[in-house]
Amino acid sequence: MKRGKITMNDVAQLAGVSTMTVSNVINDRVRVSPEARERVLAAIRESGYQINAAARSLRSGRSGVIGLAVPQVGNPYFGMFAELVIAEARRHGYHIAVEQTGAVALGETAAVAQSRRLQLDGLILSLSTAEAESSLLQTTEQGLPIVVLGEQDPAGRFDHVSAPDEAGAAAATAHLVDLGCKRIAVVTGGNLDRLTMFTRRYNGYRTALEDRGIRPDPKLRFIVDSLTREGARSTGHRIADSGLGVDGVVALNDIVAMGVIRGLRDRGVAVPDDMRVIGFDDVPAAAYFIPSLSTVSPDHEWKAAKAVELILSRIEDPLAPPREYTAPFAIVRRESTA
Amino acid sequence: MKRGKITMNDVAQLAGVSTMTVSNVINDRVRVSPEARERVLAAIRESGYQINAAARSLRSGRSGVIGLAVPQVGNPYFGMFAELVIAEARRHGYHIAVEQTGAVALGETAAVAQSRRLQLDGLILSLSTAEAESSLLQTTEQGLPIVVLGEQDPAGRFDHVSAPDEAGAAAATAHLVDLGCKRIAVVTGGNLDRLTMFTRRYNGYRTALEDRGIRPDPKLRFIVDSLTREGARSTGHRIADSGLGVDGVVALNDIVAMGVIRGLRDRGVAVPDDMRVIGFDDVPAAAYFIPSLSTVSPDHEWKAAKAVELILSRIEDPLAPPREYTAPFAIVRRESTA
DNA sequence: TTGTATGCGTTATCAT
DNA sequence: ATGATAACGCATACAA
Repeated sequence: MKRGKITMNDVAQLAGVSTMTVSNVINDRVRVSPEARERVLAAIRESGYQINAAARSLRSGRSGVIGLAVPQVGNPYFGMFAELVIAEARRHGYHIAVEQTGAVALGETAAVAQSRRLQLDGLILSLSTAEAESSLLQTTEQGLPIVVLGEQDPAGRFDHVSAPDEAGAAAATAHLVDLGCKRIAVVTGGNLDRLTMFTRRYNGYRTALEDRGIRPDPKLRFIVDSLTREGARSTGHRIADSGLGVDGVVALNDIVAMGVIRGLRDRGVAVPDDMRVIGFDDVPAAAYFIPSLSTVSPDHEWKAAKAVELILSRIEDPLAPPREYTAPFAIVRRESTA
Repeated sequence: MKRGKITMNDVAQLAGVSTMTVSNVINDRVRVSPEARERVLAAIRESGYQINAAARSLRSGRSGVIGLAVPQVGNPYFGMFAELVIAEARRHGYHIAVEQTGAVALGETAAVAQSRRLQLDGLILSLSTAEAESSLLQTTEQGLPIVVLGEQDPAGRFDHVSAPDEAGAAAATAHLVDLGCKRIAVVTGGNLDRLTMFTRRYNGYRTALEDRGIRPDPKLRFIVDSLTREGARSTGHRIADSGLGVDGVVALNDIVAMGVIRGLRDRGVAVPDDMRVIGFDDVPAAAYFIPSLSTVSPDHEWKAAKAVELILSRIEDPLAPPREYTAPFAIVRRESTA
């Protein structure tokens, strides 16, 4: 049991074979005689040898590590999603390195650059800004396989897995209509000019209303004060104080939904008695909130598995045409719309 | 703008200097003439050169990456903590790679092995099993700098940052006593034989009661059914159904506290009207829960900064004596103990 | 089946 | 201040 760094060469000497035989045993490459293999394995055990990832990566050009870049690891949705991706990648013999972009173009671009620096084999990028797009294009040209989640590349140049934004939001809205809500507000994000996740969920809301002969009232469209729990809470205050007779709220995601409910509660508005609220994502906390949160539940496992599948085939074949998938979903009815 | 891999050599040729000069410019090592530096920087920009981390790491023996191994990235506490550590490490020019151990010894040991494989410069390890200890010891001997969070190494052989478990739980309990609670239950984790986080928080509860002349009633000690939201919820059911006249609950952490409140609510027990509940950690969701959760709020920034500081000095000086720190805390009073 | 030579891209050392 | 050379540890290509 030697200390410090033991190299393949040390193992080879110990086993009385050449370095290549050790390498072959480790990588299970060519056929190695049972005796040689046994001696090598024994030498590895005995020496406590650990393969040097840097050297292997330098030589082979592959690291066995895939990056997962998310806006914030502390966000319940991305935290849960990261767990699933980590588990799925491990099943395929890959390791996930979690990056944090801060949901800004700069961070997303940096994650891409970082990925190349770190010799990642690919990057699963949860995109939230279209601004990062140009640098992405540049990057793929330089050969980093990328799978995009969330925001869509309008040009369709990347493999992409998206949430069922429109259909999910439409189903959520329909759920409220079916429950008899007459004045259904929507809480969405900032700029609705570009086709972002916000826009698509908002469009789902509109479509659902129009399909049922209800004219969407622009006054019932609330832009969340900021994409934080606090911003959602104060938006809840605004809804409560609006005097618009709101009796249902479609929130753009669960964090916002819970924040809004909290804000309503600050104003003495009870959910679901006075107002019904439905979210989007089905984060783990949703079922344990009080009231438990009705929500659009995309198939997270499916999404994670698809993202991993896509990045692996992209690594395999960089020139294949990009593929595009949308996760299936279900509406989960809980107390907040009871 | 060449495609594919541009090496330092390419940059050097482009700038009309040697590779070493490029290296020196990039690493800001020795004095380089302003003209040479300018030419090199221009060549880097023009070529889109990215340093090859594998090669650098192989040569220098350092990767600039520190591992952060946590039980689950999806856990709100660890997610939040990871965010802080990432930010702090970046300030020092280091990159964080988040690992997930699954809170099992096997995973924790694996994270350590993985860290060496991946040529991480150090590992901040949130330990939850004492079983991982032996392999840790072995590892440090082999030279991987480690800072341990959470579970304490009884032998005190590692740098360590812990939460104010005893003092925090004691203060939480005292808070309930001060509010007039007479039958204060505690919800804690499994095995109380070893000195784990559970044990220490439980001890804090006991001490606080005894200090105020209250004999801790063993019947009021509830072992959480499992360390999940669902386990906490069913523990809430048990407390509600116990007929023990519980009027206050000290929960071992916020996730458990919220789960318990949810379980109580399932049984029609209102918090804080019928029973007061206090948690531990002050996770981001705590302030937005309904009722908002009173809790022990350790200084998370402080903890993150300390962990990074410790790992950096450990990397700097592997032989320095281990240091031990406990985070300061405050009791945050919210609705759940109003 | 196994071994030898070579080079991946960078940096430490030494020389100029 | 800058350059030449070697070496980090592994795997590819080829030879034996």
